[in-house]
Amino acid sequence: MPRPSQLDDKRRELLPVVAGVFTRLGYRRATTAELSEACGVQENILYRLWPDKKAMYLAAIDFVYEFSEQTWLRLLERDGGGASSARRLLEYESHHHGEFGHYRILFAGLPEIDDADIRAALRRTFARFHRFLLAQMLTQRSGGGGAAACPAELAAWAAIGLGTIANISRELGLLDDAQRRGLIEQIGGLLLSSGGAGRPSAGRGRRASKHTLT
Amino acid sequence: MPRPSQLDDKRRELLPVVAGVFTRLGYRRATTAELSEACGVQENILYRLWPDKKAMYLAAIDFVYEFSEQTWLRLLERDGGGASSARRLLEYESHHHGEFGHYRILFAGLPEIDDADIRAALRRTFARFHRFLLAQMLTQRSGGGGAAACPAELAAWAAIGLGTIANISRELGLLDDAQRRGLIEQIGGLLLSSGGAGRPSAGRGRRASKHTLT
DNA sequence: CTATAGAGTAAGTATTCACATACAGTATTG
DNA sequence: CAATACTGTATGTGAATACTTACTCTATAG
Repeated sequence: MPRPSQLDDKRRELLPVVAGVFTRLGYRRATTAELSEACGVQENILYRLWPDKKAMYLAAIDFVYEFSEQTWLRLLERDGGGASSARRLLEYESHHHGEFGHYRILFAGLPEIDDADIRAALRRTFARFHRFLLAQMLTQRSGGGGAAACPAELAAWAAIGLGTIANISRELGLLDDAQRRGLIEQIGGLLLSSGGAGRPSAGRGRRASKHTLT
Repeated sequence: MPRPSQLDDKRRELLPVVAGVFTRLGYRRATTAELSEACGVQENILYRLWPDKKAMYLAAIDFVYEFSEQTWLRLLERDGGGASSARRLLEYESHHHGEFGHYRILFAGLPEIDDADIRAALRRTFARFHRFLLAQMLTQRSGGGGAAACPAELAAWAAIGLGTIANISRELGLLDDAQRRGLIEQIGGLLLSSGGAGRPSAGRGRRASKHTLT
């Protein structure tokens, strides 16, 4: 028999490089020539690892979440000095949110959203972020007694929106580092204390749902 | 003298059509052939109205804000039954946010953000949205007495983030209409009562700024 | 050693697309 | 009317680029 396949290893090795190019150039402007050059291989090699450019991009999308999750899990493994996981994540993100720019990979997918594969990959990625954040917010709840109130799920979505606008404002130079930090800290704290905790969300939620129809 | 130029009229007439194509296809995939066909003219005509495809896109970006602003101003001109402008906008948006899909034009610009012109246009657009929302949130303040507290500006950014994630969740089918409505109502209400009003933001803001460094 | 198939190199290609050119029609002013 | 510049049509083109093909080299199994 001939030598065993090293395709899986090679994929793992090159994926961060590929993701880096998509981060820098987006989906359309990342040419296969650029991708292969950054990887230090010929284009052909990339086509043996992935069937086409779209597959490379789909792999990069998954990479975005997995990279974030790894970072967060590593953070939570460390000693937290008593603060809740959600608070520690918030603290961390207020200083490091978006520092690798991987969110650009997701931004690049939004204009391609009518492609079923890209849509599915983005959907999965946002859903995973939501699931992770929601879990963190729920563990911060007082006892864990009360049934899963609707607001926590919404607060988790709002937190993703907060991160998104923080990234956009970074890209556009609309907020500097300190302002972005304040944005994440203050609004993030607001979301945590309203959506995560059972206590204050009752009165506050009642007032906010003045217009609720359902 | 020959006939007077109708270029301005033509631009105004075709801009919504052009914006519609960019809404549907984004920046890269909107070909000049598609644009001209949608406008019912030859490509050449578009090149007499705008110097290149990018200029057409830049015009579409400005169109996004101006269209929204017109809609909102028309809404606020109507009788509001005593509710504050901010509340009425929130009510309206909870039902109609993103219904024209124009936000896709902005999404399409994010991967092109290293182009100085596109970046400037996006920056201007987001800044205009922020200015408008902030003004609405500030008019809702109790007397108008207290100095412009920092949280109101942040709350306005968070509101834009809320709208952004609402649009993303719409695109990805992550939230249905009712869920998106709840998201905008509840989190929007939270932002209004925290960032806009002087009263509750004091205690709440103090608590949220536990991590504030500056 | 040698046969096999994976790993790597170097071209080519078909297509798409932004933009250009060349030309015909028409409305307005003196 | 007649001259002018605007309005419109048809076709061309050169560059970019995703993907292919043909080929060589190399490591492993028997």
